[in-house]
Amino acid sequence: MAAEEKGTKNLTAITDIDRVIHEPARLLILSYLYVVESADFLFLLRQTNLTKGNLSSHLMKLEKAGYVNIKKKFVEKIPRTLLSLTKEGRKAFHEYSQRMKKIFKELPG
Amino acid sequence: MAAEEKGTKNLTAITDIDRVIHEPARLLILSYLYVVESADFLFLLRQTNLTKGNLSSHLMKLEKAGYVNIKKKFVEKIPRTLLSLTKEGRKAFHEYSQRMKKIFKELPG
DNA sequence: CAGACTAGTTTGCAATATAGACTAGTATGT
DNA sequence: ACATACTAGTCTATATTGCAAACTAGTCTG
Repeated sequence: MAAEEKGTKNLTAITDIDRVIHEPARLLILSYLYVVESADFLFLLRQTNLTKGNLSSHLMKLEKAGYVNIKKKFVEKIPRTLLSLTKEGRKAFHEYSQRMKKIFKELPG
Repeated sequence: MAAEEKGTKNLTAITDIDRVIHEPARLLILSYLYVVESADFLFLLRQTNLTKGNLSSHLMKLEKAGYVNIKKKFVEKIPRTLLSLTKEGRKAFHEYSQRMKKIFKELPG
């Protein structure tokens, strides 16, 4: 390896960061979904402190990316939206996590 | 600690992520500056593969945040822009790095 | 049946990121 | 001498986001 690449060989990985996951609000959402397997809209709303509109649009973006399943059902006449990670979403999150770990591990900070 | 907080105690840290540094393009720029101490515009341009306009605006944002020093000088009649981390920038980057490490270390991904 | 609450979506706005056009000058080829 | 190409950026325009307030639709309660 060339001398000028020392300590920077991992930096190219930064370019390939998954932007869908990288956004803090979505990283937060995904972190919860990764842990609890399934959650409803209001649970996420309370945990994340996002506004409803904001949470809604982030979830739609995650759904569009194929990372999250949005299932709507009724529980005693009250609508409930259930969120869960898709297989893809779980994989993408794991990969993102690995990538970030690697980036910061190799950085001299 | 309450049971429902298991595995999620670190997630609040996500909310406080420094957005200036978090943006991949700037993370990349800062990573280089962190390693090499000082670099000129064209070096960063080549290393990062950003366009000139894009690099310029990111640098301005970093300068505005107080993270980067922009010094312009002439080298044999040719203008050269030298970039370096400020003390603050170095500290912020280090803190960001630590925070991210912690987040991903405690995440079950 | 009026008011308040649940559960979200739609809309509008402000900030960002990105690329392309533009400026200003230098070196090189003919 | 003049044009072409290169260095070194900045400025401007646009497209995409992230975010919050307003709105929809229906349910519960006094």
